[in-house]
Amino acid sequence: MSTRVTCQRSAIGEVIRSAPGPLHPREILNLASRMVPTLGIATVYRHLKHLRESGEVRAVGLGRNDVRYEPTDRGHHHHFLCRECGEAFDVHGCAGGIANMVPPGFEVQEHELTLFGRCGECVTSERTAG
Amino acid sequence: MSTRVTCQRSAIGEVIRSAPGPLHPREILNLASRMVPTLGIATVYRHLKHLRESGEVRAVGLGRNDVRYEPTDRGHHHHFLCRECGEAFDVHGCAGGIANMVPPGFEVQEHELTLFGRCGECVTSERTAG
DNA sequence: CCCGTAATGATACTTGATTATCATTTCTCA
DNA sequence: TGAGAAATGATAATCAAGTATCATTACGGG
Repeated sequence: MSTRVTCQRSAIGEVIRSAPGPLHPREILNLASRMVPTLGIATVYRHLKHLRESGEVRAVGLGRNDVRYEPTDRGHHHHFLCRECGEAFDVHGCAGGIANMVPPGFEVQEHELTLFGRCGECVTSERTAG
Repeated sequence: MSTRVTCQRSAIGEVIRSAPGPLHPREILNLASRMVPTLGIATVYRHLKHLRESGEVRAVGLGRNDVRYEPTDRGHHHHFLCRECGEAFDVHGCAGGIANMVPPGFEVQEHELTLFGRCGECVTSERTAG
């Protein structure tokens, strides 16, 4: 058998599934460590690799040098990246009029939209007003 | 004087300015090497650093693990990344309705849109029909 | 045209992300 | 329950991007 059910595996899956947006490997480690304190980063990468190969998870790049992982079953959506706390959130809905942005002859297959700003929590704890 | 006009400097600037979209350091090296065959990658990075610090050039990230450099004076635009040849192109025009994609309480400062597909040249040299 | 200094290029180094290794642990099924 | 194999965790290895070093080259003012 090649896929045993271990607590590490289920913790990592659970963390990715319940996140409000794509996660860094480090974030996955931190969150899953609450359930499995001995969890190591190698195991996180191992499962990420399996999950990607099985098509359950995919990598997305927000900004430069920023690779995060998300479940593939969330349908078409985009991302919001909070510049204050660094957390990423899925956003739904999609900007229109994309097809006519490209030069004639180009073929558009997909698009990725990332919004940058401050998330609700960071806006609320308004440090500029403190 | 801290900024001599060398042929390397002008070649690098020229290459970045005349590109149809943001370039990798490697691409900059390759293109500028046509004008200055002895050019080294260290010089490319040195000038990229200066150009970023002086605000003439900025880094953009398209997809995962992909950092490219573009002039800052091109106004608001987005990017198209050809999956076949790997070249990036600026696209003008901008998708609307972005503000109401985010949850209430979030503050949007900027957005980046990347289109993926095949560029005109790759579509024309249609290898699927060959 | 010459000199001093900034720029250059080769390369070693650093850094961070990811992967491989390997001894140990722990599922699973008999 | 016990054996065997897969999974784990610590850490070494790898890899690529970018930076620092340093001897050499080449602008450009005099």
